Amino acid sequence: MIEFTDLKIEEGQPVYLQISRYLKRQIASGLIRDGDELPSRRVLSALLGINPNTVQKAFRLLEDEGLVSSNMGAKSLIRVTEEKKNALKREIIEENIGYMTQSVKQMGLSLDEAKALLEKYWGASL
Amino acid sequence: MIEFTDLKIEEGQPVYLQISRYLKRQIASGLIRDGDELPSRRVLSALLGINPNTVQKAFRLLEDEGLVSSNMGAKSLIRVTEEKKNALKREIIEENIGYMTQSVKQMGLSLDEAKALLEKYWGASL
DNA sequence: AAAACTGTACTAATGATATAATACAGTTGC
DNA sequence: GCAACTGTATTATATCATTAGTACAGTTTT
Repeated sequence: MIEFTDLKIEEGQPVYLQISRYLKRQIASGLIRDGDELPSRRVLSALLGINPNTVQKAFRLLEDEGLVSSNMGAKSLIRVTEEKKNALKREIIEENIGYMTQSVKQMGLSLDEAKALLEKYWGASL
Repeated sequence: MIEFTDLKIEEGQPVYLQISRYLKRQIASGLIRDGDELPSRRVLSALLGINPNTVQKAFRLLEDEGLVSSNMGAKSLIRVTEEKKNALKREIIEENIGYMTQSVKQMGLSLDEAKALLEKYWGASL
């Protein structure tokens, strides 16, 4: 059963996207594997303090992308192959580093300064 | 007059926030300075292909943060001191590197791998 | 078999975002 | 002074995200 212990819902972006992105990252990093059981819509919504419909929307999104399979009455399951996992990983990394690089470069930082900052924040983040 | 040539409005996030974030980045990087004139609400909205009210919302947000001054009938102006500029810069960099670090770390990458990727994308981005 | 769980569907209400159209008051440029 | 531009305000409308409540069909557990 997937725990969702380290998912904190924040403001500023749709909650259903936060949930689906969280699961994608967990899948890409290998912390969640093929066949793993998801908590029910009701249970997860209670855990996160949100509406069951919002969880449903997140799960439905992942189902449409082939990462989750849902069956009437039974628990929903993670569905992921090695290829899908690697594709996800590449996608997420490019998204993050690409965006961050562009932004920091626009701030006028040099590559070395960016590396130094990366090192600094690497130690600070959990 | 500020040009907004390299601002491309995208989906997925509020347009008025994209505008205000763009201006904040330009201010933080020094490309926009104190006293610079903003285009009128009508002109900028036509340029970006959006509604004047949306531009007004973005400008109002910056006005509330003390970065823009608006006067009835006259052009709105950028208002920024050296301290505000440096605070903005720090804020933007921390936001980006912090978020990216957390995400890439969750992917299971090492610090050295992250640095190598940063270097790779540094050359690739414009 | 029955109770408790599961996924799914639907309606209704609210708030944020965005567009459209219009109006008015003040400034600028000729 | 006057036209053309500015900022500002208002009303109406549409869509999306989210919550709330309810209902039903299927599976699991006992």
